[in-house]
Amino acid sequence: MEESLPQRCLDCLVRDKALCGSLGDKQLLDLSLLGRRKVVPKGSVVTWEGDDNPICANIVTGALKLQASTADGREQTVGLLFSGDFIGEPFEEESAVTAEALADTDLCIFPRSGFERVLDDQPQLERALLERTLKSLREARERQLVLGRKSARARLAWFLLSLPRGCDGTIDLPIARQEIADYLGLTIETVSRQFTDLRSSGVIDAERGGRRLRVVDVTALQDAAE
Amino acid sequence: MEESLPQRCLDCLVRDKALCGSLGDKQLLDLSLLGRRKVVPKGSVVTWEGDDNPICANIVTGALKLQASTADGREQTVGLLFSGDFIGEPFEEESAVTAEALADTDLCIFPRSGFERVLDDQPQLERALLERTLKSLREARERQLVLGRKSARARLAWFLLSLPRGCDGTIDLPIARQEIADYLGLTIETVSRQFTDLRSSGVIDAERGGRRLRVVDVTALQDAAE
DNA sequence: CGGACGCTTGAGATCCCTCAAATGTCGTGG
DNA sequence: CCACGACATTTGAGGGATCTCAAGCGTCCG
Repeated sequence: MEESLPQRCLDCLVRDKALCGSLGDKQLLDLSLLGRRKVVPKGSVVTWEGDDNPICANIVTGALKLQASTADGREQTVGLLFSGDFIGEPFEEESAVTAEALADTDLCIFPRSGFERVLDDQPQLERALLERTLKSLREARERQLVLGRKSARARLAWFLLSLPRGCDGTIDLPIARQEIADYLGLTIETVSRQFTDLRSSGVIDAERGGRRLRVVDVTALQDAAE
Repeated sequence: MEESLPQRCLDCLVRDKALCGSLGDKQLLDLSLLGRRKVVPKGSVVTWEGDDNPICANIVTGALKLQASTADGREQTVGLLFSGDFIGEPFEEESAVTAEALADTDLCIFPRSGFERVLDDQPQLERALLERTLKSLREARERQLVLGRKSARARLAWFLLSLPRGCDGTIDLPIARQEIADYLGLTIETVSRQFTDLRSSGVIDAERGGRRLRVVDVTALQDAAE
């Protein structure tokens, strides 16, 4: 009788989108034995900066932010992760960032040491992780440009353009104003003022304080992002 | 008669420090056949942002900066690379950054496609590249914190602390004031003023305008870096 | 000697932050 | 159904850090 994948893998919503998509059914077996599903509630912390780094995980549903902070408590979000994304730092004893759930988040968690052993055995998994890491690095470099050189207006426009946009231009903001501020290296007040400016200049259409907006003038938004 | 490594590999100054250090003599053979040494003069560009991405390379001696730029020409240095570091973006058709030599730089260059084939065959090489990429990502995240949340003073202090320091506290700056400014998301004037302030408050000792300085009070510099 | 270059210094402007208060929304409980 | 508080967001006023523009200084090199 052949061993088979657990039901959670067969049913997995992100089987193809996540790292696992690089593996066939047989190859996935080892990894599947390590994984366990866990829902972490909004606001809870998955890994703490400077602490042990015991896990890696795939995000099934939900969202996480990766935070770095200064000694006096200012925070900078250094990455946003969504459904299908991978979180974790293989080969590192200590976590370099704090990972916090932005919403109730369903994770498929692997012990880091076990995950590393599967990397040893499954070159396709390692390749997929390498490609994802390279992509994360490119994105982190782009954010350095944004944080180092762009105005508040341009940062917000850049952020809005990075979000999935419906065909009618609708955007559902995945995060609150304060979290946008933490991501863009600004204060919440500045973010709010920039929203107001974009609204009153007709670039976007939105309710005051709302999480849903519509991009009216994409070209103007793209210009603003410079 | 056995094939053997080319003389440039046998003599290589960074054989152990660079990516190649992950490979034994036999395993290095394939890669060594691809590599060729090239000295690129200070100021010349190795890859252009948005252009073809034909090469990967190890830095033997010298230094490179990785630049991203806005449409209107403002520049942000998103990485500094030195002897032993790897440069290149495997699996990418288009380069995301401009790589420019900060000094006359001796590279060991591989065609990207050939390098990718060796990655397919040499798991140790791929592992070493993965670990380096993860390290670069951590560093890029730390720079996001610096760029998003730290004052000019703290940025410069952080930069100085990141440089190799002799036992008497001596630092030889590898780059000019303008390049420091590009790296720290500041202007050259602000960088210069911060140097002056650090000097007049006795934290560092340096000649006006000089490339060599001495850290007098490490603790004060560490405090300033917050 | 003269010019180019890199760095520093100064003055003023600007953008964003800080502090403070008002507004709006939502859920809870009376 | 309404009062209330908690919370997120907006708005306002003022200040400060950094940028911009301009000039000066020192060194190196032809």
